[in-house]
Amino acid sequence: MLDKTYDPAAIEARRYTEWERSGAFAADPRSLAEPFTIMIPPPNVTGSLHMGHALTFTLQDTLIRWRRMQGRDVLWQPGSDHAGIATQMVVERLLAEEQSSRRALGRAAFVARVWQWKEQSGSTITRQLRRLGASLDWPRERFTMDPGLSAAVRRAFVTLYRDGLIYRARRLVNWDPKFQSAISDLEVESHEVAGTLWHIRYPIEGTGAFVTVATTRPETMLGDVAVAVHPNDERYRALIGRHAILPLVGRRIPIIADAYSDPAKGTGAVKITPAHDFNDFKVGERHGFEMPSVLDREARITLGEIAASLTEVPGIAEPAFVQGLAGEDRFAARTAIVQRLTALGLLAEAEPHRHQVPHGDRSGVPIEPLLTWQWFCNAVELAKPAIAAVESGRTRFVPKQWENTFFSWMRNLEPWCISRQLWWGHRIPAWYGPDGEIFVAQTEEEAAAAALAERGGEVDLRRDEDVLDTWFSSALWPFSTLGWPEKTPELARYYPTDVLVTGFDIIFFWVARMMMMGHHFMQDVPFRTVYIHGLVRDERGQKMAKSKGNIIDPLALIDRYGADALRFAIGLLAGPGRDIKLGPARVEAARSFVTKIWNAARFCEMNGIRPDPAFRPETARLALCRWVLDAANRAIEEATASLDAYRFDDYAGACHRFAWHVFCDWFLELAKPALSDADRAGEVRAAAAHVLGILLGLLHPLIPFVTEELWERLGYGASGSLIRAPWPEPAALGDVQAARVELEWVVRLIGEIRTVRAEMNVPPATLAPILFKDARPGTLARAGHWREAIGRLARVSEIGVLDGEVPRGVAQAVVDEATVILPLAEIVDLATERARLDRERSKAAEEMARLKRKLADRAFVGRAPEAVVEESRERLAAAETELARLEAALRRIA
RNA sequence: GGGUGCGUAGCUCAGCGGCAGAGCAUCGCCUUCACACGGCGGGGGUCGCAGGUUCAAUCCCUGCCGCACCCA
Repeated sequence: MLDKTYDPAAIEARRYTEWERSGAFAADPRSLAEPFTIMIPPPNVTGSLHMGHALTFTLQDTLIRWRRMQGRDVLWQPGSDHAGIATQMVVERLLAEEQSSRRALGRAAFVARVWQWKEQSGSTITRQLRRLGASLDWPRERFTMDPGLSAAVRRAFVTLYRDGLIYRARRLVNWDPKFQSAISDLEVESHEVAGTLWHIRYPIEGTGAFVTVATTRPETMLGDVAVAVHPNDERYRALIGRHAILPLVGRRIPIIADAYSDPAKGTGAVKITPAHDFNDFKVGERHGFEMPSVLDREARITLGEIAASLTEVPGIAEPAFVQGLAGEDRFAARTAIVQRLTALGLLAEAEPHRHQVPHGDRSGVPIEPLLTWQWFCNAVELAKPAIAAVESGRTRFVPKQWENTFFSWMRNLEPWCISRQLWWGHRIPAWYGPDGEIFVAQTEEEAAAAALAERGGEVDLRRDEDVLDTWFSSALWPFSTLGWPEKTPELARYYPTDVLVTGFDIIFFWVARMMMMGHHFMQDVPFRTVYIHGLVRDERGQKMAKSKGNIIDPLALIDRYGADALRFAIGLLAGPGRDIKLGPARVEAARSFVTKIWNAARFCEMNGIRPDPAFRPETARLALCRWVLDAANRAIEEATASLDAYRFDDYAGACHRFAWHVFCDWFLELAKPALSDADRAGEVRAAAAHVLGILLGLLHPLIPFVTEELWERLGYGASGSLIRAPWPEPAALGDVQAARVELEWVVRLIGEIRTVRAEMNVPPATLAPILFKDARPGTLARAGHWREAIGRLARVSEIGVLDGEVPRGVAQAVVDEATVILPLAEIVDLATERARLDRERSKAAEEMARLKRKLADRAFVGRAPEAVVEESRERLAAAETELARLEAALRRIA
């Protein structure tokens, strides 16, 4: 027999192992069934399961299990990415603890060390996904650094290079001085910083006058090449074409007109440092300026490119001072320069200034724009087919409004810097000859062969030191995991995939880049639908963050409430386009639901309700059975339609309502008398078992553990077989109108009696008779038929008919044409009953008046659709009848 | 500054032209033979504000106020 409460810990691990061992999660490329594929956006190999993962994987697993039950050949592809910077950081931190470092180890040993770490710790998240119940096809697990996926990366790089879509260039990039690597725009976060706007006086050559420029970064002035003013700025018009002397440095720089200068900002005159500012870089390009760098890879002052221009100018420029700055950190240099300018009387003002400063999202240090040689991918070109695919609907976003986010990003792309100055990652397959010629090839042999052919002799080749952005390999994920560039059966069968499920914060990272690469290499979209879900927040709507200390660990919730409870809570809250506020209270409520299902099954077990394979729903005769089977049909339709529309909240809600408020609250309660009645028990048991089976099936995608356990324990199928059972289908019941009308009446009658008794404060232990007045014969027959259920659920001792006068001291309720009398002489307080009836009467009167007013409005009757007018007429008639009966009831006790 | 989304019961949210709903919380009654992680019943809303369209607006349109997020 089932225990009184469900204990998730006792069964979850066992059930999961059983599924996994039996191959229940496996895709079958030889199957004749239609495939259904989801690629998980590969989590970071350094990661551990957080609430965001719990959300996204619960939703994906729900879709996967549902489609699997629908008979699709399901592929849910697991794996992780190698997370270049993050992983390198983790291992470098370990080395630091051992008083070692990446450089001390050397590249080969360091990479070996990372692999060693990956083997030991890299599978944390995949273990944790099993706790959540995620039915991923584990034998197909992939890692972006696997040999196959690495070959795909090389092939993609070489192809794009030959297509002219990858090139090497010296450009300004976001440089992270801590990692000493370029990083992508997306890895840069702006933080508002309380800084200073320094106003610096630049002497104007040959005048004795000054032009004052404002800057937040005085240390970059060493690399200034011009001062820009707005062409329409009257204050400065006369200066255009003259030259300024760069303080400290002594270089002569032009004063130019450029609309980039904003007259309203600072002094209206702006210094131009093309090698250390993205906007200044553009100005420099426009005017053909030199672009001297004055900061090195560690963001320390370097003078190599300006040494020749250092010129002594008394009281203005001091080459010795500048030379003393070499090797200083950028912030130390800033302080020194400001001090020196102050001493020279060239600092006009130091104005407190809040401004946005770009920071590396992982290193946390301010980003330094730096001119370096990097590899770039022509994202603008690659984006075109991806944009067209969304425009044409070949890839569809759900909810649709995220297409705007996608478009606005995709239509404003910059070249994508794909090289990283790291050691952990896919090393760029480019080799350089002695004169810097570039040979891009998949292997060193090919590069050597190309060099030989071109040069006509052996040459020494040096491989590029850099690795590729992790996202370059992630972008290939939807096809590289399926074996590309080989033509595998998997690739032919599962690409394009059906849906990508992810959060909006990842649209740019995965969605956009997978679409670019998918189109270029597979000539088709990587996924037909992109389902975007919200973020998980805490109960108060705060974003979860370590710094806020409001992180909720999904594994702790699973330990405490069970994986099903966590999953159900997530499903119920996962409405479209909304963030999810999740706290323990939600999961606790979800656990109550899981327990409720458990107890409903326990009741069935105790009452001999076992699945009957011979039962055909369409042959059911009893109104109770036909009614619950009909309700089950509608629950199936609602659940299916909701999942089709990615409405996980509606799906969970429909199952919850049907299971709890229809099946448990009414069906099982009404079935209790029938279970001891030989004439009815057989059909009721069979129908109950049938409907419970439907419920287990409908709920399995969201709460797989408890449903699988009950499926076996109650005899629906072999151990571990629910995961493969067919998704419930509605039964052909024919005309169910009579059953619906009958059961609705029973529910309403019991409800009315319960309300009256509760308001009269009649304790449930007190049984009391009811008498029908003015009831039609059909109503009386029905009451007789349901007398046991009515007696039990409405605490009624006896059902009678009242022909004559209504005695004093009774309570009354109106149900359709009949008045139900509750003779509770010794209990009923007449004043209380009068007040209660009067409230009812007011409500009915109000409703009646409202409808009368509406129907008296000629505009309404004339212009509203006939059906709406007719409905109002019917409602008015009903309200009038009810009002009349309530007034009669009131007169009786006046 | 540009964009997106959201303001509906104490809380979390659904509904989005024709009777304002759910869950949780709250209050009352109940240890009724599946379940107190339960049962039954009740109370609680100028649907952010102001206009407009319409026979009819929580729903559509405009403006405003407030909140959140994304991009500069």
